[in-house]
Amino acid sequence: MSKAADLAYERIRNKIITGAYIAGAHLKEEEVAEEAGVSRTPVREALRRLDAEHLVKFVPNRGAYVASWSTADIEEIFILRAMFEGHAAYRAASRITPAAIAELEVCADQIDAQLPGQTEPQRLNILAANQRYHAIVLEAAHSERLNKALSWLVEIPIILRTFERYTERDIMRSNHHHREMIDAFRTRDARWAQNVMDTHLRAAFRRYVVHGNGGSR
Amino acid sequence: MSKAADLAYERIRNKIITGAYIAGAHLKEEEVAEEAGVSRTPVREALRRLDAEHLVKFVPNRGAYVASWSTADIEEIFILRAMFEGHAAYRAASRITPAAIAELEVCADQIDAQLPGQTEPQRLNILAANQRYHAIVLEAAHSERLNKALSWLVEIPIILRTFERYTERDIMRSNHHHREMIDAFRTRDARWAQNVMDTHLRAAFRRYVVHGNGGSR
DNA sequence: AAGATACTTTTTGTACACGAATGGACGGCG
DNA sequence: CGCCGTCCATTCGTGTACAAAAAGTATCTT
Repeated sequence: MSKAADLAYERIRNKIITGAYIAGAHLKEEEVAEEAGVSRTPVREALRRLDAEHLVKFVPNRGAYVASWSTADIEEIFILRAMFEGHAAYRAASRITPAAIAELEVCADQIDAQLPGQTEPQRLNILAANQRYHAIVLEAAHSERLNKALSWLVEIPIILRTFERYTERDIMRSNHHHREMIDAFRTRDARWAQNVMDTHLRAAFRRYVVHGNGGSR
Repeated sequence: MSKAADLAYERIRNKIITGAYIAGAHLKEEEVAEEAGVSRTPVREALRRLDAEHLVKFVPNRGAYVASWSTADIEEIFILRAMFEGHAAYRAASRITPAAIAELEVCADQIDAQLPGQTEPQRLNILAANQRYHAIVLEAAHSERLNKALSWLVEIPIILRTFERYTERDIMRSNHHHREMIDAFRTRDARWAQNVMDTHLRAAFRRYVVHGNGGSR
């Protein structure tokens, strides 16, 4: 791909996801360009892409602002994500390879292995393994369309931070879902896989909501 | 919005949807810029947006090509669209205003009124009324997210051309769905509305498939 | 004659500069 | 003292020029 535009894209995206750019902040093209070490042109392109992914919001003659979400937005996002990833699991059931299933199992094992301690690096490992798990399922669904559609539902700061609220028990249940889904894949039961995924995400949503929202917007 | 970029966007989009730019064609920035009467910069932006909507496809150092779809793609698109618009109908059921319902009824009436003749302008009127109907439902769902998500599922040349295969009987059934959905909205039965919409789109998909595909890709 | 290589051409990618629009501040007027 | 209009600064929007990358072509070599 093109060098500068992708560089800018990655940098901005990271800063948004990690929270270095806070929600609602005004991303001035020149400023961002300097930080990324490129000119305004590729920055504009990157911002446009992020706009398409809903990570930033454009106001006509005033530029880009990093997106913020209301509680209603979050609910909508979770529902859509459950629909999409449920569908992805459905498709994956008939397409996933034994190798990919083995990888899923590795992820589940890693999560269990990191469970007892609850130190910060352990939690990061769990988060990473979880994301890998979902990425593998999505990959196995074999639909570029689903992939792109989900990219702007999954990588949202607030959702990523949902994990912070997970207790050890929540993680155990979550990983139980992971393993059940693997069984569904093994038996090629698409509907089973879909329902487990839906349950999985609905549980995540409730964990988010029950604590009250982060108070955004 | 910005003038030139949106102009370019609209023009290119129209040419793709109407078929003036055929699938797989290489959209050279300079060429397109001249046709739209603007410079390359806004054209680039427009192409990027169309890429996000899957109407064109980017190859790294070779520019934009208008997208083409395999039969499997089309099936996937219809399924996703049924999911999305079904969800839109579900949300709309609890949010739609009496005024919007009245508008839906107008659309349905117009379709019936244009039915007998089957001349070309009549069919175009029916197509327009149908699109308006779906737009109203989407609008009533009150989710910017759904709106954007559907934009790259609905306005696809091949899908638009599905209508060309509709017989008078197909149109009657389609409009029957429309009216049933209105009843569902009136009674605020979200699940009913969702199911009717799903049925509606599934029928459309079968009409598309039963004729064999257009042979693209 | 066929293949490979270097060159030319075409097209994209990036930088920069100028013009346009918007928001905020200052000052005048009621 | 408060409100409204004008001016100014900042930032986006667009056009243009230049650099880099790839495809196509012609020539040279084997």
